[in-house]
Amino acid sequence: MNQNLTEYIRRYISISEDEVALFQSYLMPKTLKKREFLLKEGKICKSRYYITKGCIRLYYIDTKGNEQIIHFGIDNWWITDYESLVNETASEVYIQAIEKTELLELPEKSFDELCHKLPQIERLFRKIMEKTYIAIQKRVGYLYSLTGEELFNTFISANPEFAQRVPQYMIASYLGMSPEFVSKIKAKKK
Amino acid sequence: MNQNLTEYIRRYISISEDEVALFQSYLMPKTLKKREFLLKEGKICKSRYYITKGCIRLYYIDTKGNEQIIHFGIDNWWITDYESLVNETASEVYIQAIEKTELLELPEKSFDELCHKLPQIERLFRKIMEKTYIAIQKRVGYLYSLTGEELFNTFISANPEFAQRVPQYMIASYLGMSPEFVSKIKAKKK
DNA sequence: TTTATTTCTTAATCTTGATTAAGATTTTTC
DNA sequence: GAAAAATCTTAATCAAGATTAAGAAATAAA
Repeated sequence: MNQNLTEYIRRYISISEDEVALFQSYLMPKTLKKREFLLKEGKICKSRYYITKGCIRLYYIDTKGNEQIIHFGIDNWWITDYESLVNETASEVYIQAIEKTELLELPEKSFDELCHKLPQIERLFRKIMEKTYIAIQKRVGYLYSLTGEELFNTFISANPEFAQRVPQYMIASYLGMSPEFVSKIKAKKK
Repeated sequence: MNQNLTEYIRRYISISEDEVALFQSYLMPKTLKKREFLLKEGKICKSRYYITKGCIRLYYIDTKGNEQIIHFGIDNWWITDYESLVNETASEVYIQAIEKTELLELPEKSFDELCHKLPQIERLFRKIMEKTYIAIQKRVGYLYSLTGEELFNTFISANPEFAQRVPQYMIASYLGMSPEFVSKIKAKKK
């Protein structure tokens, strides 16, 4: 686990062993059972979470009462509700484990402290945020220019492991289409 | 101009007059005529740009040959192609002035230097990135749960100045709908 | 101030993908 | 291993919004 995290960090910034150790001392391990919640609507999100192993979904309930998945998180991703965390407002989303998941929790207070002690950590998170933004911008591009069928096939080729780990109706929700339509696409492919 | 920028920065971080002056010394003023390009497909993006006054669009040409607007930039927004900037790869997008626009250019080399001298600048950009991410995530939520008509009306109420400054067919593109459909929505409202 | 270019509108037709509903299958839980 | 819960499939009907095409209006340029 430690080794994974160190490697992950060093993809973004240069940092000494001691500094990684300091960073780690702020992280609190946490385990979620399948279907357990990390955050529920109405609560204020106070931490960032690094997924060491498992799978998470972030979703909200739309005006029609449907669960709308905004995104997934898997191994080596950070997940949090930035809106609630940054503005310190009640969250509008749910964060829930899709399978048994192991996390490292970084409370926002610790994060702020850490950034003052180690400016590289601020750099790390700035860079992660840029990558995350690039990913979501790319997704918006796809949403606009691909048909539902192209969207689904592109997603599955790019993330083959998801088809195994995540129920189909959740992938449908993430891609903004009905589960019945996904069934139709799959039937067509045979 | 200076005053604006100082105020803008102080919304995110605490910083002294001298430090703001140092930051400003790295910024290069630039003016774009209407329809002039800041970046074209194939070029590598090397700077971040702060819009002091004007209006910009970032778009790409999709597989069907249509211009797809990813987002707009107006007064007091940073704009750049993060994908090209961060990965140092050829850009897939165009950044173009919709009206006469004044910018401050921050070359990425200067930015890196600056972040080492003033860690608060790294914090500033980390926080801006988080806000930008919150905005785009919210937009994805809207894209999924609103109908085209709701999407258009929500956008116009939230950004009334855009209806004045930006041609309707560009708003249609930004919202992922045809210009004809926007005409239909408007006709209905009367 | 006339011409050229951009932008917007209307209307008919067509397509993608939603909705509804019912049953089948798979996975969990007791 | 039986019952309950979660997930997936199929098919018929329907609606939102795209496409096509043509003309009108507004802006910009000469």
